[in-house]
Amino acid sequence: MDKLKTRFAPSPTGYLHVGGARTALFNYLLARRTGGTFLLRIEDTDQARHDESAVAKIVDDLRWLDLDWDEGVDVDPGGGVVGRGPAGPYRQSQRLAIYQQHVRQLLEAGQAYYAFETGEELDAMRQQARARKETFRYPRPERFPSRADAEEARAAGRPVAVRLAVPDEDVTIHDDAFGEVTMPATELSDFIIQKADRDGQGAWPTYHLANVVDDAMMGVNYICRGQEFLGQTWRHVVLRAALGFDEPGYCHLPLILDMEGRKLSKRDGAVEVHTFRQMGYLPEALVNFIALLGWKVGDRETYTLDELAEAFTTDGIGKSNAKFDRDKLLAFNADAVAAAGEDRLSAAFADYLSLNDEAAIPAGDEDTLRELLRACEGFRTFEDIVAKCGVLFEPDDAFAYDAKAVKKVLARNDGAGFAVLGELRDALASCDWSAGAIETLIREYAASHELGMGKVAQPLRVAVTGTTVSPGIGQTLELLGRDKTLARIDRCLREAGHGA
RNA sequence: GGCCCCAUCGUCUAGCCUGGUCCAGGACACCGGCUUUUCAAGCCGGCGACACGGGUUCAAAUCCCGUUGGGGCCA
Repeated sequence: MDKLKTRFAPSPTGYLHVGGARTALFNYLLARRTGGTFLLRIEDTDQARHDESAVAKIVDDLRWLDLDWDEGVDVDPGGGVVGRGPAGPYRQSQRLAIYQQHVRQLLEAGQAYYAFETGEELDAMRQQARARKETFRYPRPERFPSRADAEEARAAGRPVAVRLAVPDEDVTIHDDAFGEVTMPATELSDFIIQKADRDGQGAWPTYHLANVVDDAMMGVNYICRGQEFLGQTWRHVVLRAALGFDEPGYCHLPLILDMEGRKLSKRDGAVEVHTFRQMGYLPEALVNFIALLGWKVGDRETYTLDELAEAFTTDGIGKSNAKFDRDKLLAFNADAVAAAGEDRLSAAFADYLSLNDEAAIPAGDEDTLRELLRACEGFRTFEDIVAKCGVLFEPDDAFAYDAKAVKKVLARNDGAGFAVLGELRDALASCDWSAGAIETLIREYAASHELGMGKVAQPLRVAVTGTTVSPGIGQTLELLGRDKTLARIDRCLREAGHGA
């Protein structure tokens, strides 16, 4: 297989989106699989939507996913954005002169021409085309305006854009996912490659021109991106031909939709990689899940990143759009958690806690983190651990008692639960403090009183956590420590038991 | 509106290219049960789909045409 040079070329508008993450992943896999190169470029030619802080965010999320790139934009330890590699700069805003030069070349060759319409005029033309039930096609002038004409128009306050003279031929795209897709010549139009210079700072290229020029100059020979670009690819094919660039391979990916079949939006839940990180997901679960959105081989579902890099080919890419099912992602995360070793989990857990400092659990205490991990075996996200064990780290007199739990477990049957608490308190005050010893103590107590474990463990659990849910009772108490356990039992007897 | 693309369980999909082995397989979700110190996890079982209509063929989820539906681009 040929070595592929692929790229991920996001616009810096915010955090990395799961759709973008999948595009990045597939490009990464293609490069790894073929022993090629993966490049990161920032496409910031849309000044209006530009968010400078987004570059670092995207880099950070890509790193978290473990999708490393060989060349392109990066962030140095000090937080500055830098470029790495021989084909820089890797930010389009720093390459304007390059685009202008290519536009000039096309202009001189008669393959592009100046156009002076305003936005309003163009809108009117589009509306007319629509009224005729036709695709809008820009009416190419018989004779292309000269440079002098352009100057004159500029002086008269008209916008001066540059359009490509598109050959009157059908364009067929050879796509590795969708096959041959032909755009009829009658649907093609002379499109803008350089926008009007609005502020005298120099003319900016359109997305199409910058994208095509960069891919060619950076040696990208395989383009894998979302299907929303398929309908635009003819522009790139035509532009490349005009510029004399080689044809790259193409592979468009089916879209990722929300559960309603609409474009994935923030409205219906998390869509950003960073959000999942913050919600306690593992990157390998996200990677595994996202890989399966539009790609699959046989019935296999579980892959590590390395396994994906080995197994990934464009043959497995489907054509129909996929819905982003968070329930399934959750299940994948649970599997990834079960498969991860404790070292991996404790590091990831610490990362999670550092992003959630309101969680009460100290991120720095690795021994405690490991104990929590063990105590909560079977958890699905780190959020589960906080929900289950967070109360153990709160002040003994601050957490709330759930009224229903108190009633059901402690007060019922004339306060049988309180009675158990009172008897166990003293035994607990003097036994060995380990999960095993505590559990043995409780088990023996239960047996000697002919009670089920539930009748003993639950009152204790409610007394020390205020709820009916926590890790195994022995582990819960061990984690808490003897002093806090006794303090909480006392508080419970004093406060909650008051009315019993 | 024009053009392009897509169409298997609620969801992700396998199968489709090379028609019969498919009264359609897996996973998630859901429902029921087991596991009784809770929750999560785990184990066992269940429900559940070839969008519709025409062809082609001895035979179609698989090939062809149309319809409908969905998505994308033009914006």
